[in-house]
Amino acid sequence: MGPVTGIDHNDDGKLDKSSSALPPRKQIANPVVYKLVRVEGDGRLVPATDDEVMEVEGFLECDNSEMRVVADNGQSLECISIERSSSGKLRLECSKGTAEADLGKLNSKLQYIEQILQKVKHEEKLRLSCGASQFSADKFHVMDGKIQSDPPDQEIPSVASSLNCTRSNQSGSFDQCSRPSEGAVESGSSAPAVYSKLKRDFSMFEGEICLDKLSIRELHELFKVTFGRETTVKDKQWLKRRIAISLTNSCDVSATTFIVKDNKFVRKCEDSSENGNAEASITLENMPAEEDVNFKDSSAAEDSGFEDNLVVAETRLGNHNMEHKSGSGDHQSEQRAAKRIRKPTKRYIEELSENESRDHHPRLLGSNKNIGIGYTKPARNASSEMRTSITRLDTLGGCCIQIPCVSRVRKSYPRRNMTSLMWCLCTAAVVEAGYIFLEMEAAIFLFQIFLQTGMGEAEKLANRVLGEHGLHGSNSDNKSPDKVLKLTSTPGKFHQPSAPEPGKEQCAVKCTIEVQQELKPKQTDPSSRTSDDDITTVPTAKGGMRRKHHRAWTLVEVMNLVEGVSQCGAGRWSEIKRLSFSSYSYRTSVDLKDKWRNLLKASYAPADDGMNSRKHGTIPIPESILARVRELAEMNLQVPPNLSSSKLTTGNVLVDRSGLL
DNA sequence: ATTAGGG
DNA sequence: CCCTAAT
Repeated sequence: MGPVTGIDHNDDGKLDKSSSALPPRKQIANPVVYKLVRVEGDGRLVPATDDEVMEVEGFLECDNSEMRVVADNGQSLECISIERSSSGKLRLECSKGTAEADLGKLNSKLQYIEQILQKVKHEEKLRLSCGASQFSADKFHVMDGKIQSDPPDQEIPSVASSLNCTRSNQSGSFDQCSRPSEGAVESGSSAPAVYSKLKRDFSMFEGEICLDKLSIRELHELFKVTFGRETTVKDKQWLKRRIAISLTNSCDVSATTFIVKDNKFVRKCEDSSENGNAEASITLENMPAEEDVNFKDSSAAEDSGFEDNLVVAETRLGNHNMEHKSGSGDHQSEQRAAKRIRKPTKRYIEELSENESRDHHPRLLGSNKNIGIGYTKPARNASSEMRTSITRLDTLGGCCIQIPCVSRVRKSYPRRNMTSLMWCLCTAAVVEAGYIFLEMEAAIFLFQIFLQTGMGEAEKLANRVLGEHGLHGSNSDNKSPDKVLKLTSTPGKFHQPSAPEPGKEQCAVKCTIEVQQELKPKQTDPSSRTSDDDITTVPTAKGGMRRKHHRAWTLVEVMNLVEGVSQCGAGRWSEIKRLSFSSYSYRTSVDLKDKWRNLLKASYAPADDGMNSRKHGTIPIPESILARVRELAEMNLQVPPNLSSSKLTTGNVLVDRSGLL
């Protein structure tokens, strides 16, 4: 955890460079003091080591030249700490400020924000129709304009005072704020006034600190400056939060959420809420590398793709509306805002996606569509009470592959590129309780291979993946219970009814090859485990127990079936089940029979073109498989399943052909 | 208990 | 997939 650094150096002491390098704008009564500290995981601040100081030093230097943000800040603030969290983000905190510094700080901040806004603007242009993007843009310009109007120095002091706070700890309590100077915030409309207000905004931005000390009126001023409109809200808390958040958001360059947040920056915040405000911490990603920041931002935005776009659009509309409302809207948001407590940034995305999945949010499906894979509605596992996991049944190559909903993951990496495909493939499949969980990309990848090279390759690939885990269905003759899956795709959780519900399924399938701690216990023996629980049974009127939801057939399952038939011959379902489906307890011999029947039907049905969509929404069964099915069927005809003979004959010939296993 | 078929 | 009749 590397709570790495907090910067805290003395102007005269360690880092004179940054401070001296920049010409003092004004005479500073109080020397600027920097202190480098390390922020521990628990939030404690510990004096930084020399190394860390050095490191930061470089950072600041860089900043000075490239991005004045940090540097300027540093200068302007008496105490500024930059902590780098484990995530690698830098957090800017300011404790004390001096009058003179403010100007510089403001400007730099502004520039920074400006860049971001421009970036956003640009991106928006690309994606949204012209009209939409104007808002933020306008907003920005306004702000910019204000900033530009060079403010008289006089105002500064007041600001400085407002900034004059000390942050006691990371938790964010800034108790010792000095009272902002009275006149500081003039409601006056004069340029100076505006400027001061603006400044104040940013000071807040630095660390929502001093807001507490501001009067409601002052807060209103800030609000006005920040949002470009008046507010009638009297709730101090709310005002403070609003302001702080807007500023904060404007500065958060971190993830895909940025755009949205930015939009809210001024608007969404107002209206509602849900979002972005979550992260209140000011996180600046690697300030020094301005380019990087931008780049990342943009890429992230693009990656976010579909869903995010929608969000943006929505936000937009909402904003417009809000803009014209005044009081009522604010009050509403006020209420909501009051309840809301900033959520940790890191969790933001997760929560979002969580909600999406919970709500069966359409967008989720939309994203799937983008991938061009047939899908079925997200299906909830039978015993929903027991487990919250949601599974998406995707049909692949005519066979269904159960894929855990991975909305979360989706947001974290580019939708489709070979890298990710491969990556996912690595992380891919896990057979759990007879189920195969494939990451979407992995599935696609397999399928593509399937289409291109036919069964063989895909099969091999799949088998290899499965085989590595000793989970292959056909040889399922029973892997030792301790077979530990190495590729994790957090599978177990999804279809493990019996398994202790982990709470929420972690979709993040990283290519991490790690031992499955979680799986171990549960998956000891698939067959045994699944036998009872996985089959969600439901009492029927008659009193019998009847299976509930269908279990989509996996590509692998189908392959196994075919293989089994080729070996044992059609009709010997129990035998086949024993050989090839021992691990799939939920597939009964009858199921196998039924499936085979279906396969046959499919194989004889209108000779479909390669990309037939037998059933819209589902991906056709690969011709290679169908062909094989046909073949087997014919063989069966020729050699009526007289247990004795058919077995051998069919088996040998066909096996070779498939080249499976 | 398994199969074959219809629904 | 379920249900059942037929083995």
